Amino acid sequence: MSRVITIYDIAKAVGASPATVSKALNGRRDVSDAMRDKIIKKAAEMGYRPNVNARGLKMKKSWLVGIVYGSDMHDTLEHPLFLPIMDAFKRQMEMHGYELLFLSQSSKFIGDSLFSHAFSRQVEGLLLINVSPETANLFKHSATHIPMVSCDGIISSMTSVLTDNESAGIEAVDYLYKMGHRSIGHIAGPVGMIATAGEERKRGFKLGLERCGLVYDESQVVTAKGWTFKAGRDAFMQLLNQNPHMTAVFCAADFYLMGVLDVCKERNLTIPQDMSVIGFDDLQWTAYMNPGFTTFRQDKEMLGKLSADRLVENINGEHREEIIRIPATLVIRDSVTHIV
Amino acid sequence: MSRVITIYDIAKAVGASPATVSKALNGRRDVSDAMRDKIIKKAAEMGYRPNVNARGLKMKKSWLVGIVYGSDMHDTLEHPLFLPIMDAFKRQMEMHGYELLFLSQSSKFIGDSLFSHAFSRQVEGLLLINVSPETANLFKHSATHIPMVSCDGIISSMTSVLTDNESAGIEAVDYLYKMGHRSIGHIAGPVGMIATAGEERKRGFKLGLERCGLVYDESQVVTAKGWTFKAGRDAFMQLLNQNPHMTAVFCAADFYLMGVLDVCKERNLTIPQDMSVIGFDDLQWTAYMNPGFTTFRQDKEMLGKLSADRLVENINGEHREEIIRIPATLVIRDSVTHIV
DNA sequence: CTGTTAGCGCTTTCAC
DNA sequence: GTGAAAGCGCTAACAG
Repeated sequence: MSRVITIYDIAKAVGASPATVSKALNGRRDVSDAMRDKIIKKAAEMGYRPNVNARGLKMKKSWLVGIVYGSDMHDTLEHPLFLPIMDAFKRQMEMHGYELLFLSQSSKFIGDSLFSHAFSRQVEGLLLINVSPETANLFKHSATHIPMVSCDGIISSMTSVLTDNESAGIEAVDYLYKMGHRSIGHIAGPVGMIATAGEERKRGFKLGLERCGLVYDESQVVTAKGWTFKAGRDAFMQLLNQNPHMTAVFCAADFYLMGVLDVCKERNLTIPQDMSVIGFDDLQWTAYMNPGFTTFRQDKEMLGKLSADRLVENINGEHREEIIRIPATLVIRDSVTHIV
Repeated sequence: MSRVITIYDIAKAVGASPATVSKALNGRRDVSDAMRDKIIKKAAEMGYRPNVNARGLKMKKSWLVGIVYGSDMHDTLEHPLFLPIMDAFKRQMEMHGYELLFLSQSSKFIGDSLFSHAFSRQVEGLLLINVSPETANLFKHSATHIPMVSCDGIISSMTSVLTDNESAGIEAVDYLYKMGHRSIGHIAGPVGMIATAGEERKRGFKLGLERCGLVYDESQVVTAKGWTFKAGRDAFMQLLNQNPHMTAVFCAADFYLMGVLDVCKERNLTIPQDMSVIGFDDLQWTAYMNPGFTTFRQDKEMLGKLSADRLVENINGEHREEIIRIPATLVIRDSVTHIV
C-alpha cells in the first residue's frame, strides 16, 4: 500500500477543510455548488479512493458480508451450483452496496474461529451455501448473533432459500404419466445429508403418483447411498430387480444418470425406448449425451438473488425465519419416450 | 454491528491501560506474564474480537487480497477448475495470513471501477483467474500498480501460473505411440481466447509426433471453433474425413469428447476398439462414461497454492514476472486401446 | 514492565 | 457555507 491520497490532500489542493471535502464527496447539501464541483474534480484528478475501512470505523458500517460455502466433502467444490449462485448473490449484494468476503469452511476454520474472522472483519451478515449440518449447528449455537441466510439447505432458525424440490418431484411424475408411463421408479437421494433435497424430491414423487391416481408401492423407490454415480448404479440395479416392468425412472440427481446408463447397456435396454429417465440439476453434459437427458434445472440466479435480498432485510433488522422456495424447470430433451 | 468489546473494555476490566492490553494480545514481550495471562483470559471471557479494520488503518496493512474471476462468458461460471483453484488459493493465502475479497468482473465493474473497489478496501494484491484479455489489458494499463498474479492464463507483465499444456500434449502423443498408434489426430482448442491453452496443447502435439519420429501433416489437426461440444463434433467430423485411417485422437478438452462420441456412434465406430481418444480436464463425468475416458488432470490444488505464494512474494516486494508451469497428469482409463 | 500520547482516514456535531 | 475538534479501535513511540 503505497502513498495514498486522502481527503486531507484534496483539502489542501483546493484550499478547503477536510470536513468540507468529506461533505462534498458524500453529496451533502451544505456545500456550495462551486466548491463541490471543484472538490469532485480535484478528487478524480488526483485519483482519490476513499478508505472504506476508515469510514467503516467511524460509521460502524462495513458494507461487507461473508460467504461460507461447502460441506466437508471435497467434491462439492466441483458442484456446478455453487459458483453461479455465488455470482448471482454477489451481483445482487452489489446492488445493495455490499461486498463479499470469502469464508470457506476449511477444516481449521470451522465454527467459532470462522466467526472470529467474520467479526474481526466487521461483516454485517453471512450467507451459508450448502454448509454441513454440524457447521450449521455451530453457527446457531454461537453466542454472537449475526444475520444469516442459508441457501440450498434448510437451517432452522434462519431464512432458507432453496429449490422447490417437492413440486419438481410432482412434475416429474406428472410428465411421465402424461407420456403414458404407469410403472415409474425413483432413485432417491440419501437422507441426513446436506439439505433435505433427497427427501423432498421423494415426497414429491409420491405425491405425484397419488395425484395421477397411481398407487405407490415401497418397491418403487430405492434410496441411493450417496450423490454419486456408483450409488445411482446400485440403486437402479435394485430398482430394476424390484420392478421388472418399470418403463421410467426419476433420478434425484444427474449423477445417477451415468449409473442408469451403465446398467441399461448391460441389460440391453435402450434409452428412451426401453427405459425413460429424468434427472435433476441439468449438469452441462446431460445435454450432450445421446440421447440428451430430460432433467430439472434449478434457478441458480434466483437462488442467489433472493438470498441476497433476504440477507439485506435481515441486516436491516427485519428478522424473519422462513423458507423460500424457488421453482425448478423441467428441461425436456430426449430421454423420455411416449408410450402407448 | 451491535455493542462490541474493545481493548478499552478489557483494559478497564483488568485494570490496565489499552496499550498494555494491545501488547498482551499481540504477544509482545514487554508485558508481565501475570498481566498477559489475565488479559488474555479476560479477553476470551468477554468475547473480544479485534477490529481488523482499525488495526489496518493504523498499521497500513489490510491482510486482504482480492480475487477476480471469470471471463465474460457466463459458462465459465460452471467451469470446474474455478472453485477448486480458488479454494486452494484461499487456503494458502490463509497460511500467509490473508483473507479474500470477492471481485468478479460483472459487466458494470470492469476495469477502473473494479480497481476502485479493490483500493477502497485496501486490498494488497489481486489474483486474476482466467480473466478475459480485455480486462487483463485494463488492468495492465491502470495507473495504479497493485501486485497481481494471473492464474490459468498468461498475462504479460505479471507472474502467470498455469498448467504445462505443451508437455501434456507431448505426453498424449507419446502414450498413444506406445500403445501402437501411428495415425493420430488432434482437435485443437480455439486460438485467441482466454489463455493460450489451445495453442500450447497443439504445439505439444506436434512436438510429440516429432519425438516419436512420426511426420506431422496439417491434416492431422483441426482447430475447434470454441470450447464446446458442438465445436468438438464438427472438428472431429472434419478430422475423420481428412484422416480415414486415424486410430486415435487427442482432444484439447473433455467437452469435445461428447462430440467425438456422437460421431463415432453415427459412423459405427466403437471406442476404443476403432477409435482411441484422450481428453483434457478430467471433468467429473469422464470417469463414469462407458468406457471411462483417459484424460489429463490439471493440478488445481497446486495452481491455487503457487498463485498464492507468488502473490505474497509480490506483495512483499519481490516482483518478478515469470511463467510458472504445473504439470498435468494423464489419468489412464479405458478409452485408448493397444493396437498391434 | 506499564501508561500516556498521538495519529491512521474518515465523518459528524457544532460553532462561526 | 465552512471549518475546528473529537472520536471510531487500534498500535507505536516514548516516558516513567
